[in-house]
Amino acid sequence: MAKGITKRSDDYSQWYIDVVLKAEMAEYSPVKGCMVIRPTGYGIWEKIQQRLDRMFKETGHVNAYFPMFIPESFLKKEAEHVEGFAPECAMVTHGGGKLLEEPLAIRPTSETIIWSTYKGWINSYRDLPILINQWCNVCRWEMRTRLFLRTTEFLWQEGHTAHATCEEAEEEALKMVHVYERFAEDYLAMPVLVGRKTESEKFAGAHHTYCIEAMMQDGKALQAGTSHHLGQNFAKAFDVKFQDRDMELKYVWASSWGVSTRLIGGMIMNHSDDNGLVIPPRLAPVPIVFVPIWRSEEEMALVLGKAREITADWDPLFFKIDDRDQYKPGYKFNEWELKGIPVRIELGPRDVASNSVVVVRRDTGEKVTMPAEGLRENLEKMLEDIQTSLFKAAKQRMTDRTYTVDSYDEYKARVEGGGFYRVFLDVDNPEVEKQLKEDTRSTVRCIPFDAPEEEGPCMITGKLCKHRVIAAQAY
RNA sequence: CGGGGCGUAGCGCAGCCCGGUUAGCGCGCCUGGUUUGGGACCAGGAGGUCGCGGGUUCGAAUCCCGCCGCCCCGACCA
Repeated sequence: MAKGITKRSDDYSQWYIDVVLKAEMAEYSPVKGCMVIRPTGYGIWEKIQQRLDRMFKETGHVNAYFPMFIPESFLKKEAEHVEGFAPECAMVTHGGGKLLEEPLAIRPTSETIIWSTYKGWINSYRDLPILINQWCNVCRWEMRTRLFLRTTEFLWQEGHTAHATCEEAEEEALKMVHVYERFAEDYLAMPVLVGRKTESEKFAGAHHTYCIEAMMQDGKALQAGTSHHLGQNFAKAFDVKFQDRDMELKYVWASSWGVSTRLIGGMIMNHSDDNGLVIPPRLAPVPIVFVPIWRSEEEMALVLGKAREITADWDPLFFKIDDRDQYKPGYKFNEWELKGIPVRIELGPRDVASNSVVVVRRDTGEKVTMPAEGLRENLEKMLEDIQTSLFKAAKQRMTDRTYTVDSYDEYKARVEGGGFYRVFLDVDNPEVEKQLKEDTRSTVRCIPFDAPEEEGPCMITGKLCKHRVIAAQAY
C-alpha cells in the first residue's frame, strides 16, 4: 500500500488531495488558492498542450497572445459578462508606486481585450473568419478552491473566433466541443457526455454554451470543457462591424472555447487508485521506466549495460532508466506506481541471462515476461492496451452509474450518492433549477446531444418536457 | 461569509490541561560501512525566530489578550 494516501473508500476528497501532493503533481503556494505545478504535473499539462494544440491547428486555428491586464472599463461593456465576472476579478490598482488612473483587471477570460482588438482587424467579410487561440493563465477569485479543479490562478487555452454569419459561429462552437470530446476520450481516456448547458448554467455573455461533462470515480460530475456561441453580444459591446458582400454593415458573430488545468484533476479522478496516480499512456511524458536490479558492481554494470543495449535506438522520451543507487528496487517500484508511470520494466541478472525482461502494468498490476527481442513493439502495444482499457473501465463506470429516474422523491433520495440522473426537468424555467439546487445541491449538467426523443412530465412542476436532461452533483 | 481543524526541524507528529534542565520522536537529509527481484540495516551527524505581536511571571511552546495564515466541510464558479 502506498504510504500516506488516504483510501478512496475512506474519504474520496482527501484521497484526491493526497494523490496530487504525494505524486508531486502540485503543492500549495503561499497565496491562498494558488498552487505550484511541479514537473510531474506540468509534464502532463505539456502533453495536453501538445496534443490539443495540434488538433486546433488541424482545424485551422492559429495561436496568438493577448495581455493579462484588462482595463476595468472593458469588462463593463457587456452587461451579462460584467455581472458574471465582476465579483471574481482580481484588480490591480497600483503600478510604479502610483495609483493607476484606471484599475486593471487581471483577465478572468479574454473576450473583452480580444474583441477590442478585433475591432481594429475587421473591416470586410474578407477579413473573416478569424480563428485564434491563446494559451495563458487566468485569474478568478473563487471562494473555495481545490488543487487543479478550481484554483485562483489557472492555466488554460481560450479560442476566440469571429465569423460573418450566425451559422458559421454555431458550426465553430459545435466543432470545438467535439474536438474536446475526442481529446478527452482519446487522450485522457475520460468518457464524456456532450451537450448544451441550460440557460442558467451557460457562460456569462453567451447565447448558448456547449460542454463536455465527465463523471469522477465518486460519481460526481466535472465540467471538463466548454464552447460558447457568443452571438453578436461582444461585437455589439465593442462595436465590431464588417461590410458584407451585399454592402451592408453587420455585426460580427463570435465563438469562444476553453479547457484548463482542471483536465488534470479530471484525469486523476478518473483513473487513479489507492496506490497513487495512474497516467493514461498517451499523456505520460515518459511512459516506461526501467528499474534495474543488481547486487554487486559487476551486476550493476551488467544490467545497466543490457538496459542501454535494449534501448539503444529508442526515443529518449519513450523511457527512462532509474539507475539511482541509493534506493532499493522495492522502493522504486512503489515510487513509480505512486507517480503513475504506465509501465515498469524490471531488469535483473536473471533476465539478462534469459534475454528477457519483466513488464508490469500500472493499471492492473499484472506482471508478464517479455523477450528482449521486439520489446519496444510489444510495449507500444501494451501501452495502447492500457489506454483502451482505462477508457473502457471509465466508460463502464459512467454507464453503470447513469440512472433514469422519474420521481423527484426518488431523485432527492439518491442523488447524494453520486451518479448521473436522466430526468425530465423544465429547463426553460430557471426557477426549476433553482429549486433543484436548493433541495439537492445538484444541478443540470447538460442537455445531451444524443438524448433520445422522449416525452414526460417535469419531475418538479409536472410540465411536459420534450427530452430528458442529465442532473448530478458536480465539482 | 458560516461551521470545523491546524500552526513546534524539510515532512508527519508528541509536549500545552498542571509554566521550571540543553524542546522530543518517527520519516527524510549528510558521512562511513554492510545491503539491493516489492518501501534495507548499523553507527555517527547536521538541522528549531515553538505562526506573529503584546501581556502575566524570577521563568512561557505551555497561562491571558489581540492578530495573521493555511487546510477541510457548506453558500459562488472553468
